[in-house]
Amino acid sequence: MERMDKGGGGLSLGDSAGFHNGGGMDSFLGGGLKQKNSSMESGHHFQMSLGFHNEPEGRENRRVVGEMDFFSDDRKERARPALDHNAPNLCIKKEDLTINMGLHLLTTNTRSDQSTVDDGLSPNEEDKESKSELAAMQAELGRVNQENQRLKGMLGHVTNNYNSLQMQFITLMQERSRRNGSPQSHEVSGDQMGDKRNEHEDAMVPRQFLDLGPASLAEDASHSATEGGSRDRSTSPPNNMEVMPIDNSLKKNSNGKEIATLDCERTDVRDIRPTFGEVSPDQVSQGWVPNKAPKLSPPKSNTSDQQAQEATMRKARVSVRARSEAPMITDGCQWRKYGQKMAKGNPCPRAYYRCTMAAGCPVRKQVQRCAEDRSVLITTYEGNHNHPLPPAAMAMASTTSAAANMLLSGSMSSTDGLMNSNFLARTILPCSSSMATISASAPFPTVTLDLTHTPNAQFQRTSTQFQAPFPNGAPGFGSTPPTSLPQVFGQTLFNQSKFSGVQMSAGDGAQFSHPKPQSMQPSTSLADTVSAATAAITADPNFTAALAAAITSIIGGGGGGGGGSGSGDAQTSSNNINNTSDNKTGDN
DNA sequence: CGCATTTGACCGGCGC
DNA sequence: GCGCCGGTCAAATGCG
Repeated sequence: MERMDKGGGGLSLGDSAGFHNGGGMDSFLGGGLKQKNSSMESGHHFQMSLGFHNEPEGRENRRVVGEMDFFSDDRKERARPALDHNAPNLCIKKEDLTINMGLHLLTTNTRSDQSTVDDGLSPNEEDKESKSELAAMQAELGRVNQENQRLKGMLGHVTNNYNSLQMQFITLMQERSRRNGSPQSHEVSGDQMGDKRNEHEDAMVPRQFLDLGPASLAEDASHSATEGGSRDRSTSPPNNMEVMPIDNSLKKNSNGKEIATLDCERTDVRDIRPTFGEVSPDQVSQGWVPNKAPKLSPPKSNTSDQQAQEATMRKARVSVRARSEAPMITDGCQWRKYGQKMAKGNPCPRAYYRCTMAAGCPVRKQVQRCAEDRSVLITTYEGNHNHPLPPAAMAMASTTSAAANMLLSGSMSSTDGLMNSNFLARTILPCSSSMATISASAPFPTVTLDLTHTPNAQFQRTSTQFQAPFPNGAPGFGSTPPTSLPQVFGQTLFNQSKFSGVQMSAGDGAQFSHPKPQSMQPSTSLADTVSAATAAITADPNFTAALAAAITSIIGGGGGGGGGSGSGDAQTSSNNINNTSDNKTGDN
């Protein structure tokens, strides 16, 4: 099996303006309550590290939008500055909202410097005294613990409220924008996008609507095509690289299907054990389903529009671009070729495969070489596996599933779907410097993971491409996606985390869109489990940080644990596109 | 012989 | 309505 060359590259998820998570999310997961000073110095400082603010001293999050200081009820002392290093901070950073909660639980009655109190008591009395003190301190400790529990609850509340408000706000903006007669707010200058990056903290939401447009970085047209190779595109406006905008504009393939790409940082991938998985609830439940995605008809009403959207979403696809000399990337699954055709605009034939690991598995994939660069293999996955996956397949499946989830969740509301998707893209790869473009448009929203680019490639731009700014945070975005954004977000990263080295507890399967439980076996061979692509992705520190933050987020919200990877490794069929005759021009 | 691949035919969506 | 195109089917073929 070939492997992605030195995971050195991996996905560089870009600027890490987002999550501040030095790495420890355990504090959050484990309740986040740490007694920093057990010796009972003057004032007990219980450190509660929640969420994303978990980094080395001196690197405080300076974008504090809101602060809250919580103090012990029975000791309402003066508020201590939230950023006081001596006072543990509870900092939730979500997109543009940062809440610093200085947790300063004072214990003036239980100071440890009691030694200074010499009241001349006899040894026995002192002993008694100390015992009573001890008891008092223990009682105090118990109270403090309770209070911390309360605080945690409050924090959760605040977070929920924040998300809720954000959703409402978004909805409001959405309506307003429609009223103004500019439903398609995709066309925005790259400059706007750039500004957004810097200001999204203050008005992120509104901008999500207004700034979504083509902009910024786009990726090289030659790399943008995910299928067929046809890429008609117009030019894209100048962009601001620092923004990592999502390319909202969609390219259309020869089939008229809009496709966007998610361009991750490059890496020479020889063998990816990728993927699959996308979200197609229906397909999964129904087994193999012919690819006849309902076309979106002009929305006549919100409801009909939504229905159409929902139908559309089931056809989300995840495309992986990787350099590979092999005829087909090794993704850990078994495939059977059921067709091959010449696609317009690409001299290389496109092969169609379907998963044969289980009867009725609806997953299909298309393999085709990039017209511009034959060394690039484009593999597009569609559908969800309805069976347990081997470890080797889990990695990619997780990634693609997450990507699909992201995409689908964001494509909920018609015209806004795209916007949402972009937002989601940013969300999913918050700190990504890698190219990540998605398309949520009907009928086949597609997310493309481009593992062929060098970081600089991101600067290349294409017409309608529009990259995601990947702002820091995890958003509580949520219009009407099936799954709330946070969920999706967390889900994605969470899933990805499974192969990023982030330790998670088992049970992540449920997080997947995979309808059926994925009986994941404990990982026995990491090498087999981790796909090259995933490795590349997760190798990036920024990504890891974002991942950690996301995981923290989702877990905080009750997310499940991550499943390990199993053993077994399916082999892909020995299909060789190159061997197959190109004759199949069929109807072409 | 069984299974996987090949490949021409067929189907449906879309644009003109 | 027609042609184009992507996607799928299924008979024919190849291989172990």
